[in-house]
Amino acid sequence: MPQQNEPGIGQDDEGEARTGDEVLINDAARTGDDARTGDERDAVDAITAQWNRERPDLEARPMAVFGRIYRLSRLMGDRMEKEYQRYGIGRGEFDVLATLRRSGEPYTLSPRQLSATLMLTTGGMTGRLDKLEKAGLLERSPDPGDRRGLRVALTGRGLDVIDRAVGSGLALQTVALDGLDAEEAAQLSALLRKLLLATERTGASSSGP
Amino acid sequence: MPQQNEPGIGQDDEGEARTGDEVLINDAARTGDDARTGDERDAVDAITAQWNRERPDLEARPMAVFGRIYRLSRLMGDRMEKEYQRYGIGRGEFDVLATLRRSGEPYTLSPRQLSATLMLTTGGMTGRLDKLEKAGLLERSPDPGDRRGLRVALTGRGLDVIDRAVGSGLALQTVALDGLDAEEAAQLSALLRKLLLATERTGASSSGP
DNA sequence: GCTAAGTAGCTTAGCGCTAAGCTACTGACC
DNA sequence: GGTCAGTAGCTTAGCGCTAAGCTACTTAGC
Repeated sequence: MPQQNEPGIGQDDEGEARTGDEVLINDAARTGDDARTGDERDAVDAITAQWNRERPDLEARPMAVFGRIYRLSRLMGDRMEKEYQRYGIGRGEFDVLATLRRSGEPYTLSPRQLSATLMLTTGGMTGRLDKLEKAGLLERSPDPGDRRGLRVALTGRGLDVIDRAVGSGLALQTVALDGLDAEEAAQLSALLRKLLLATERTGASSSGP
Repeated sequence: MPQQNEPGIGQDDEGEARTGDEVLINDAARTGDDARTGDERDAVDAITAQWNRERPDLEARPMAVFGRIYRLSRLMGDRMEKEYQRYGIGRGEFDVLATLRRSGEPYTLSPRQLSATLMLTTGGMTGRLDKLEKAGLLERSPDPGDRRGLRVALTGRGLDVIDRAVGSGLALQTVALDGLDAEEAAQLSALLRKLLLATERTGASSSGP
């Protein structure tokens, strides 16, 4: 279905590959820093337990945080991709339509604004616009003020599709988040915001050319 | 550099596309549920503010959680990809080596175990193994017990590369997570575990032909 | 005015993935 | 012991992306 690839911690699923892991794995739930709110172990606990056994010199706690972030991103991403297919669009196309929709009337932006917002190269943008235009969900017209540029606008059908799609995508997220109570969800949102800001900051002072 | 695509909330960066958004955006920090720990707004706050203006009928809070998860995943993923390139491998190859490494001595698994663990099709796995074998980081040998199967083992160079790469990848994560104090990090880890388990659970009772 | 640098959008080559189909082999059933 | 569904790994076609290069146009400097 989708097409991904990803970093950090591997994916795990069924049985771990070797014999006698379970003991060590149960150790690790106690070793970890976060044996508090949750009483159930997840796949990431198993992975950090393996790392603790093989490389006890490493402090593996950050891996647990980013490993879960990665897995949640991929899990929900795949799930939403499948949902959007009911409207005949993929995740990439959804993002284009959603950006136009939330920009407000007259639901018009330039390809340049879209590719910058979606962190996409112009080549990738051209492809998405081609597909959406062929599907009749948006229209390209010349920018009257700049003959190099275009303006991309949602059609009536495009507006209809995105308004329904965004609702059912949000529903999926809402169901998943129902596993947390209101206070936990608010706490999680705030902690993620803080981590996001901190992560963006540390990246700025990084490598080179 | 990398090659991605993603769901849900779009990416934002510089200026929002329309005039007079700033007012509404500042509203939204108060409107949100999570104006508590963090005192600074992030890009996701701006996006949910736009949605609140355009579609006040939608409860956009879950979008803030999963939007941040998506952005963090992509941000750190890209950053780690760049780091791994210093060792001559990409994220996909890293994951293969890391899975072998943390399985413990003799650092040997079958392609089937690897592709299941990494949630990859066999075709994708073949490609990764080809590249790693050509680079001399692993070896394929026939499985003595099953003539259909192979066994994939880390070479000495492969063990060396992954042991250094995993350290510097972890260092990047550690730096990013330093934006949170120890208690916040533990809380975040626990909440993410709970959300991951809940999300996996809701997916099970979903669609399907 | 003219030129040079910058910008908008499109095109092409290459990459890594999925999905689907292939051969080779295994193991359970009669 | 012959059959036949199941499994392992590889191959191919197709997709969406990036990176790099293109033309057309705009804007700043002289």
